[in-house]
Order: sequence, then structure tokens, then C-alpha cells
Amino acid sequence: MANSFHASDKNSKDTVKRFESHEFVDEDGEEYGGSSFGGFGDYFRNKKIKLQNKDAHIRETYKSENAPQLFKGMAMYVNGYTQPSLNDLNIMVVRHGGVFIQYLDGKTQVTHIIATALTPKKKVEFAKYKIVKPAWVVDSIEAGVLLPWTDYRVVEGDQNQGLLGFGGFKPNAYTQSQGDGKILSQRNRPNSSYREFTGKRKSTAARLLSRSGEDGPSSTSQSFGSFVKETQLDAQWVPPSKQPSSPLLEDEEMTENLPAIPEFHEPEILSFSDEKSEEETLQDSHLIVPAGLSSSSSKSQLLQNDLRSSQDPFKDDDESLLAQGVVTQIEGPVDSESPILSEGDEDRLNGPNSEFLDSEYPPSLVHKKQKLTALENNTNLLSNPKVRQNTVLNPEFLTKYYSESRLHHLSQWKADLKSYFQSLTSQTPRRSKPSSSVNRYILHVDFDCFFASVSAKSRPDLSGKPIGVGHSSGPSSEIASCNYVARESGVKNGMWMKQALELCPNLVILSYDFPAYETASKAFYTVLMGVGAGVVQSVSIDEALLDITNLISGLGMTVAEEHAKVFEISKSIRDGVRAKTGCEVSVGAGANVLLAKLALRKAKPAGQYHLKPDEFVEFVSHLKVRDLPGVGYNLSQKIQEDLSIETVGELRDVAKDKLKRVMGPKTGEKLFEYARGIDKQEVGDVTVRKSVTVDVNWGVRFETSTQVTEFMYNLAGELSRRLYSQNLRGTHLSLKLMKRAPDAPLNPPKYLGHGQCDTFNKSAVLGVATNDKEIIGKEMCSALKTFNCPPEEIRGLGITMTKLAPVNTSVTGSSQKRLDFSRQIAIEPPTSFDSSMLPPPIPAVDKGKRRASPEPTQRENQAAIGLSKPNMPSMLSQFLVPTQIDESVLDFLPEDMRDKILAEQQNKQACKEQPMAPPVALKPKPAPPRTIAFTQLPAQSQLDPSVLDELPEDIRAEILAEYGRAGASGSGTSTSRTIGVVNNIPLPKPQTPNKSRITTAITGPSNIKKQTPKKKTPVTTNTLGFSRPSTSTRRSEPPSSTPPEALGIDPTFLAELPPEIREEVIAQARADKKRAEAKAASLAVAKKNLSRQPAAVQPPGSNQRKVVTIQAKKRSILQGASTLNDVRNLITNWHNSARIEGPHVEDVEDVVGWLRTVVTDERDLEKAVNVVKWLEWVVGEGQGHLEWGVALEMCKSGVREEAQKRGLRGIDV
DNA sequence: TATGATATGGAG
DNA sequence: CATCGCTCCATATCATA
Ligand SMILES: Nc1ccn([C@H]2C[C@H](O)[C@@H](COP(=O)(O)OP(=O)(O)OP(=O)(O)O)O2)c(=O)n1
Repeated sequence: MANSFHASDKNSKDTVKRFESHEFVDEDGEEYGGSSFGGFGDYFRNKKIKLQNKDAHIRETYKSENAPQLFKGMAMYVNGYTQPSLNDLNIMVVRHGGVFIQYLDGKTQVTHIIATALTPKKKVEFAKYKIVKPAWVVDSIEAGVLLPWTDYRVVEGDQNQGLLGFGGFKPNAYTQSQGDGKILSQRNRPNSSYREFTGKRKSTAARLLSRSGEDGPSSTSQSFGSFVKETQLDAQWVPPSKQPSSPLLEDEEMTENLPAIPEFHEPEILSFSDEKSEEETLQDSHLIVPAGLSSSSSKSQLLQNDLRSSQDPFKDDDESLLAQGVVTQIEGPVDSESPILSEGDEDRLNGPNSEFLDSEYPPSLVHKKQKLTALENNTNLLSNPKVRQNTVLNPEFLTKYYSESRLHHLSQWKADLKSYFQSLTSQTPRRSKPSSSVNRYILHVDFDCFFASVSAKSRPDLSGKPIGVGHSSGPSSEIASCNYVARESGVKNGMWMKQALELCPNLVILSYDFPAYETASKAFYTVLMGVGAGVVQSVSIDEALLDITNLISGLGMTVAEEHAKVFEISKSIRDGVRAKTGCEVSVGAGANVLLAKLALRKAKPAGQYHLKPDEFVEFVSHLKVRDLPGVGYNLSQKIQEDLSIETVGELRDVAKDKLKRVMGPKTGEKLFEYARGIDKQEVGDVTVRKSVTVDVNWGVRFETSTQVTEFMYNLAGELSRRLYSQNLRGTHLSLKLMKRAPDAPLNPPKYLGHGQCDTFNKSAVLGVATNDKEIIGKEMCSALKTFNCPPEEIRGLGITMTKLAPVNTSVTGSSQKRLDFSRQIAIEPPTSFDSSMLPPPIPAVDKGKRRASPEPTQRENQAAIGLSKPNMPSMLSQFLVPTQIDESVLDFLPEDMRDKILAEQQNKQACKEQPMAPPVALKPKPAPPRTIAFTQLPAQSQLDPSVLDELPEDIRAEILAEYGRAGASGSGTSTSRTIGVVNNIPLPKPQTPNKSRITTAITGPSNIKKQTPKKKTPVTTNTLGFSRPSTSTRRSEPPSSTPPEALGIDPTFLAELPPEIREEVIAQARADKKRAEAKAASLAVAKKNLSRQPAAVQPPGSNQRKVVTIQAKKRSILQGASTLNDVRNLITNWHNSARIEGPHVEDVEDVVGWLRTVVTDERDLEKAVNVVKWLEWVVGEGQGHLEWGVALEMCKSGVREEAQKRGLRGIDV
């Protein structure tokens, strides 16, 4: 019954939605009717729909009846299933003078939202609206008077939503009378509910809202009863596609929202207070288990529940258990449906499986557990040395944890690869994109079940068997990757062991082998580098995008030939990787990134597929929106609910305006384009890193605030270390706190997991950029205090540093890159440094060691000191490709050079420059004046990267150069100083647009603004920071520690600036000062702007070793890449350094050799030509030694030769 | 309108 | 034993100026 009834409702609703006029459009109300109906386009075709659509039509129809215009002036919007159907409500409202709003776009004025119940998300979304039950409309019409809506509110007060579905309803006539079952079942789209577990369960906001509304456990029995009903109903009628969620949802909601939900619960809860035993907590899980578990299937179910919840969202609960009985019951229905769930996510864990879970909650124990307070619970838990050792209380926790965390490794690898490839691609500056007329070819290459494949390489005996990679076989262990055999059983990456084993009992669990993944990845990238793609962009350790347009288009091939070539290249990649790694990769090809990604999906496993443009429509029409890149569980749900769309084909029928309104401007635009196969993203479009974060949300269990503080400092130390390794400092800190949700169990289903939490963020702005552990630690501790979160409730902490700026002086120790791709890559390509130069990949252990090192600041300074400058020969070394540059290398560079490099890196974001590897700009000659130079250099650091980023690359470069010059030389621009790297450079003129532009840029107010250098601050620059009170942040704390390096600040700097800039700087500083708090003001001169400057400048330090290092690397480096600007800088420096005496033969040879590789290996003739032109210009301007002319000719001929070998035509050098 | 703080979501 | 739920980015939304 219920089912059929509902179903019909849905249909009607669907019809309703239709309308298209913007005005209404539907929203969610709909349902998915979609499945049966079709997209919007379809519904237009539906007669019923047409009729219903327009309010005008309705009005016309009922015009003569002169019904009381009860709803005049009101705009109603219906959300979710409602008892009178959407369509009926539409008619009722319009017939009585109201306006019916089809969909919410945030702009349209809506006075009331009609709904029976709301999902947590919707509660948040509609927090500011009057949400009424459908009965209000019905009753009002019946009464002939507008009844007070407050008697029909869905959410009590502002906050009571928690009650919603469960019986918290007010006695309103209509609704209640209607059948609870129905109504309840209607409750929101089933989807919403399951959404919770899968993806993320409710958001913190939603949870908070619901909580506030909660009554407490009181409303029990009734609600419970109704609840159950709902579940069942839902299960029954929910469309298959959607079903998955509904049942589950219920569960979750129950647990979350209603702490005390079922009757069962209550009793338990009550008892809760009493019992609790210490052991319980810990052991409950295990020890006790046996008894409880023994036979009860129910338990398993319970477990499942927990797991489910936990899975995605993490739901956990100890208490949830209580509800075992309840759960069980509920689950029954759920399970039945569960099959459907598939899509949603993995959550449902049904099988009875692990004892673990069961053990955790033996019924008998339940009571006891509850009693414990969070603190007692933690105390008990931590009383077990073994457990304690696995928590943050263990001093070695971070090292151990990060060495085992797959997600940490993935992120780390990704960051390293990103910077590496960025530098490679950046070289060719904005490679002119292939003219639009050319056919584009993008490849998306990805290993098939990467971890599983690699981990299984040494186990040939397992072929054909289902495999999963995880840390253990415990129920809450996550499966990072599973092979395709396992996937046939429904196992998925990220799924918890318990569920996976239920789905696939004979699943073989293999261990992680991170080093092997790195090795396989290197081989993989080596193969990719050998393809000759114009651009290679790393997506992750096992995935990359290649723009192979340069290898195909413009060669006069027919389309068919081009496609054949694509096939050939794809095949060669697969064969190459297979040969080197023994693992399969699949290749997706398309005219843009989107098509390549979609094609890859079809290609897997172990295959390749080229999705041609003309096949797109057909290919995509039936794809689920969820299958589009960037559309995850939540977005897909929103699309489904608010637009009643499921497939990409339907999505295509939605007007762009509507998409933007409903989904947000950017997201709407993207969806609109994706639905049409349009993707403007270019391979290699990656920006420079903007933040560095350290997060720990596992193993976090505290008893005292002292422990919290200590751990916070450890985290700060880790962040400091990471910043330091990247030569970065930042001014904005942000703390993320995960706090156990009030209604979440003290012991999450996942061992030492965070469970269901509320997350809070708090940011603080420092007066001066820093990377100092103490400062960070202090700031974050105070930020944490503002949350007033008891130590025992903390389940996760994270610190993020943003507004990054390169550290001027300091040099870093060894680089942290863990992947030493360069070497391998070198193999293919010439390049790469040798390993010796690079620091070996750092194992976790290493990290620890490094960590040990003190703060950067000091060390850096020291390192810096003492450098001598390199000599001529060294110059060449500078040609290093940025990419290849490693931090260790940087260390050796003269400070100025380093700064330059770093500054550039940072600056170039927009253009994809590489982050880490600084480009080359090194200049050779360094030397003497260094000291002075250093002082000046700071200015660069002062440039605001963000500002620079926005500028065109060339302009940016120019500005930087200008700055460098200014700093180095006195006021005048040019000058030749030996000192600064960039300084001497005459500056570009050649291609880039130049000075005029530059000037403009510089002068421009906006730009200037950012550039402000610090004023002269005296010094006290302690690094510290005060924190600007950001939001609630606390005040500043005087910093203390770090030494200031007073450098940068001085007046000298100002003096050197062009007048206009100077004024700007001063004005800015003044403004800043004003704003700054008194204290802050006094200490740090300027905040933001100032902050840019790195807090400290370092004394010049130098190292000779640097030189050496550089040279060694030199060759290899050349090959790689660097941005054109970088290369130009090197050339310029080279020339400046030996203008009079003439170039060294060796250097010339090196340069020529490099140029040849650019043409042959990089296949970038344009780049080579540009470099030669630059040299020609530099030489021409310089009027130096005649030998330069010879060098120039050698370069020209070298490039010409290589071009000819490649069959390219004459070069117009 | 712009900006900043915060929250959310997606991807491996 | 268990278990190692990270990290970066884009976007949305709200508050504030
Ligand atoms: N939730 C996840 C998703 C992925 N990974 C890791 C393990 C995977 O092997 C690797 C690559 O992720 P992919 O999404 O590429 O998945 P697979 O390579 O395993 O499978 P396939 O690409 O064939 O679908 O990232 C993980 O640890 N946890």
C-alpha cells in the first residue's frame, strides 16, 4: 500500500516539477521520479506535466470559483514528498492566491517551504525559512482561514529539527491524521538519508541544528514505532536506484539525531549512567564479545550499522549499539534493500562478520559503557599500554602514523609529483596552445587497482583471486585498493573490511608496500616521459594526464591516421609500463581532459579507449551525473533532489541559468559544460601550492589539556618541518578541530577512529610570516582554547598554514621529496641529476630524524652564512632545470639566488610554474657583494605572491627582475652588479612586452599594494606573531622567539623603490598599521603586506658546497626544464658574469648541448629558438667580448641542426 | 561590491 | 590484536565593511 501510494505520489510530483518557466521549476520536491520519467526535456513532452505546469493555467482554471485568496503574497516551495502531492499542493496554493516556487535559487523570494520532514542538510539549507507541513495548506483551505503556520512547523523553533521525523511532530491535524506511516515514509527523499552514511553523513551544521532541536531521548516509544514504520515503508517503495539509501539512512539518523530514540535505547541509556566499567571501553570490544556475540545475529547487524555509519561518515557509536534490538529490526528491511545501495557507497555492512564489532557491544556491557564519561572512557582506553601506544600520547606517534597512512602517502606523493611536473611543463611558457583548429588529444593514464596490483606482484599464486590491500583484517580496517576480481563481488576501494568480507568472504588481504608503489610509479612516469607529450601532468602516484596534441596534430595526417596514432601511443604506454612494472595501466583518450577521464573508465581494466567527440553524446547520455568528474556523492544527490535528474543526458536539458542558480555559479557552469563534453581545463594547469596542512584524525585520545598542548606543539613542529622543507613561511594559520558529536558513541566503531564529529575551524593571522614551531604551536593552542573543547572530546586536530611566501635566505636542508623521480626519469630523458645529489627518498624514519632538526630559522641562517660565490663555471650550473632543483640544491645556492628562485616559484603560480623547483634563475656570479645583496634581496620576498600570481608571466618576471635590480643596485635600475642574481640583467626586452607594461604593473596601485615591502621595521621582528585577531582568535601573543633579522625592512629598501611604489608602500604600511592592534602595530610594522616579507632575512650565508652541488647536477639539469623566463635569466646572468672576458668554452658547450636536448627531447623548438633569440639580444646589447658572438652562432647552429634532424624546417634564428 | 572567515565537497 | 579516517584545492555562503 504505502508503497504504491507513494509511488503514485512521486509520479504526480514529477509531473509537477516540470514547468519550466524559471519561476517554478521544481526543486526537490521531486523525486527522482526521474527514473521513470526522464529529464526535464522529457517532461515537457509529458502532457500531464504540461497541464500542471503553469500557475497561470491553474489560476485560469479555478478563476471562476473565486476561492479565498488565503495565500496571497506568499511564495511557497515544496521540498520532498508530501502528502498532498507536489502537484496537488501547487494547485491548492495557486488556487488560493499563492505563488508556487519551483526551485530555490537563493534569490527568489520564498516565504514558506512545505515539507513533511527534512534531511539534516535541508534543515541547514532552509534554516532561515518558515518550514511548514503540508497540513497547514490543507487545513487552512479547509478552514477557509489562514491558520498560524507555527502550529505546523516542521522544525521546532529554530532548532528543533532533530525531532522531525520521529514523532516530534506537533499535533497537527492533517498530518497526523494522515497516517504516520505514510507521512513518515514520505519524509524526505530517501536518498538524503542514506547519504549520510555514505558520503559524509550530516554536516556539522546539520548536526548542530538537529541537536539543538533534539528533545532528548524522551520521545521514545512513539517515535520509535513510527520510525520503524518509516523504514520499512521506505524500503518498499523506494525506487531501486534510490533505495539504497533510505533504509540506512534511517539508521543513521536515528543514531545521530535521536540519541534516545527507541525505547530500547532509553532503558539502556538510563542504565548507562550506572554501569560503565572501565574495562568495558577497551575491552568491550574484544573481550566481552564472545558472550554477546555468540549467536546473536542481531549483533552483527548492529555492527553493521556502526560500520556503515562509520564508513563514510563515520558513524560510530557505542551507544548505537544499544539499539541493537532496534537496529536489528530496522535493518531487516534495510538489508533487503541494501543491494540497491551499491551506488551510494559502500556503507552498508551487513554481514555478520566480525567479532570485533560485536564484541564491542555485547548487550550486557552496553549499560556499563554508557555510564562512562568521555574522560573516564579515555582513561580506560589509555590505561592499556598497547592502545596508548597507538595514540597521540605516544611521542613517536606522528612518525609512525604518517609512515603507515596511505592517505598521507598519497597526498605527499601527489604534492611532490605536482611540483615536479609543474616545473617541467612550465618551461614552455604558455605553450601556445594548439590553435583551436587543431584536433586536441589528451590521454589519461592510470594503473588498474594500483596498490592491489603492486602488492600482488610478488604473489603470482593469487592471480584470479580477490585481493584487497589493508593494514589488517579487522572489521574497521579500510581497504585501500582491491583488484577487479574482488570488485565483482561488490568490494570497493575505501570500503571497510567487515563489509568487504561479507561481500567477498575469500578476499585475500595483502599488506601495503609503499616503497614498491614508489618504484612502480617511477617506472610509470619514466615511460610517460618518454612519450614525448607536450605536457605531462601528474594526477596522483598512479595517474597522469598527457597532452599529446603535439605528437599528432599538425603533421598532415588525416583524422583516421591521427586516431590510429593515438591508439598506437596508448598501446605503447600500456606495453611500456607493463614491461617495466608487471602491472597493467589503462589509457583513456579524448579531445579534452573530461573526455579522456570518461574514456578511461570505459577502458578499465587493462584496456584503452578513445572517446571521440562525435561519440560523446551517445556515450554520456546514460551516464549518471555521479560519474562526472567533480560530482561526488553529495553533489549527485543534490542534483538528483533539486533538479530531479539522474543522467548526464537529462542534465543537458537543464538550462544553464537554472543550473547556476541551483548549484551555484561555478558549479552550474561546469555541469553545463560537462554535460556537453566541454572542459576548458588544460593539462598542466596547476597552480602553485597555496597551503600546507598537517592533520591527524586517528588515534586522537586525550585525558588532559597538557597532553593536548604537547601534541599541538608536535603538530606545529611537523608543520614547521614541512614548511621549512619547502622554503616556505606563512602568515595565516588555521586550526581544525574534530570534536566528538554529543550523540556519538565514546568509542567509534573504527578502532581509535574519530567517529562522528563536529568540526570547527579557527584562523589566526600572524603579523609576520613564519614557519616557527613555537609560534605556530602557541597560536594554535590559543585558537583551540577558544573552542572550549574538553580534551577528552577531541578526536582530531589539524593545522593549516596559508598565505605562503618563500623564505628568503634560508636554505633548506635536504629536500623532502620522497620520490626521486628525477633519476629515473633521467633515464629516459637525459636528465636528471644523479641520485647522489638528491637526497634519498625519505622514509618515515628519516622524517623523524629530520624533524629533529631544530627550527629552521636558526639553522637556515647559519647555513646561509658563508657562502662564496661561485665562479664562472658555476654559472652554467645554473641552468638547472627548475624541476630538478631540489631543496638540497637550493641550500647550496647563494642566498640571493635562492631567494630569487623561490620567489619566482611562488610568484608564478598562475602560469603553472613550478613550485618547488625553482627555476633556475640562478645566477652565477654571485658573489662578492653578497652581503649587501642579501640585504636587498628581501625586497623580493616582499612582493606579494598573490598579486604576482595574477599577473601575466612575463610581467611577473619583469617585476621580479626589477625588484631584484632595485634591491641590488641602488635606486637605479640597471646596473650591473655582480651580486644579485637577477640584478644585473638588463632585462628583458626581447619578447616580452615590456617595460611599459612592467611599469604599469608596478605602478598600479593594486599591485603595489601587495608589493609593499616592509617598512622598515626594526626589528624586533621577532617572528612572532601576533595574531591578528581573526575571528575569534585570541590576541596576539608576543612572540618571542625568533630572532629577527632585521633586514629587510630598512629604509634603504624604500629609498630604492621608485617613488610611486614607495608611496604606495608607505601608504599601505600606514593603513596596515592603523588596523593593526596596538601591540601588533608596534611590533610588526605592517601586517599583511609586511608579512610577506619573510620575517627574517638571513645573513648571508653561503656555502661553497653549493657550487659543487650545482655543478654536479648541472648537466642533467639542463635537460629538464625550466621556464623560458628562468632560462632567460640564466642566460642573462651568464652573459653578465662574463661579458667582458667572454664565455667559457665549457659553458658554451653546455648551453648548446642543452639547447639540443630541448629540441630533441623536449621537442620544443620554439623554446630553443626563444632562448637563442634572447641570447642574441643580450649579446647585442651588452657589447661584450667578441667570443659571445661565436657562442651565439654555436647555439644557433646547434638548434638548427637538431631541428633538421627532426625534419623541422629552418629556423629563423 | 569586495573581502575575509568558515564550511563543504571531491579526489586519490 | 586492532589500525594508521590525509591533504589540497575549488566552491559556496555568510558576515562585515
Ligand atoms: N579511497 C581510496 C582511494 C584510493 N586509494 C589509493 C589506493 C589505490 O590503489 C590508489 C589509486 O586510486 P584509484 O582511484 O586510481 O584506484 P585503483 O588504482 O585502486 O583502481 P582503479 O584505478 O583501477 O579503479 O589510491 C586509497 O588508498 N583510498
